[in-house]
Amino acid sequence: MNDSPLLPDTLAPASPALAQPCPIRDILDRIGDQWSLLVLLTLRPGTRRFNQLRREIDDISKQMLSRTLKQLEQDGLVSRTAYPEVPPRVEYQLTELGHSLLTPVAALVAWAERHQPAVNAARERYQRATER
Amino acid sequence: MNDSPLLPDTLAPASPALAQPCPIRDILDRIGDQWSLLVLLTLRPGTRRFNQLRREIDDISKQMLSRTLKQLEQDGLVSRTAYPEVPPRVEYQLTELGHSLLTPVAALVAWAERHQPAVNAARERYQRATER
DNA sequence: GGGCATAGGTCTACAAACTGGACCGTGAAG
DNA sequence: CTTCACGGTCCAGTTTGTAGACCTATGCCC
Repeated sequence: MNDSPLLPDTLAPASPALAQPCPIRDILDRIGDQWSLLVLLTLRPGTRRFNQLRREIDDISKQMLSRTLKQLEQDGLVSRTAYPEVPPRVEYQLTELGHSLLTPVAALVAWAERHQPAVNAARERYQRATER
Repeated sequence: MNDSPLLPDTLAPASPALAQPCPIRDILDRIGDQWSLLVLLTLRPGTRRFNQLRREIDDISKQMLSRTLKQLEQDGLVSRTAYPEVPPRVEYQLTELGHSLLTPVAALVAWAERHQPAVNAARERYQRATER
């Protein structure tokens, strides 16, 4: 399937780096799910409770927050502590691993802040170009 | 199709901490959509054609690839060049902005590679803990 | 005692997003 | 003449996410 007689691709063939059983893919799938990064960033300042997170992120549904936290806990990025009190209290905080992830994530956030004007300009340019 | 130029995007109303006028949210929503990062990484070695990308990423649907590329182009991260030949040829490549984004992304990928064992260990630990 | 609030979820309909395959037009290969 | 390939788009069906009701168990107020 991959060898086409006419295909003039003088470029490098498929890179094996991003194939299926690839750790990058695996981790990227986790942190690239829209909410995970946001939850991690929200936990950066310190311990948070469930509804506190929900209020801070604001447009995440209970179910997604619950699911996201479960995954993050599963991946060892967040720790969960439930106190068997009667109005239940559950606290989430970053593990050391979670903190270590925030270093590259912070770089990403810095990029976002820095290049936001460029992105916005590109968007406007694109819109003007496609309008006519 | 009918696109009104005044159509507001689908961002939700007010949110406290990582609120709306927050570029982090905005950019994170783009790069956190599972495919964008993967496409950018695949374009890193050089120019790629549409189906070439599709083959390299392999489990992305045509529609999502098309949509993702359109967004990336819109955000000024990728440039698109269509040659009016008869078997149509369209080439995509990273812009300078796109390349600049890959720096922090590379840091993230490095983290993923480095900490993959820790994450896997955490997953196994979690599974054993919840199984009983 | 009865009613309500509170915290952390889960469950359930419903809506939005994504998928895989058909399809398009044109030219070249078999 | 049929088949294939290019870069998409369109449609139907499946998966994923949402909002909101509901649950448990206690303490507070009246």
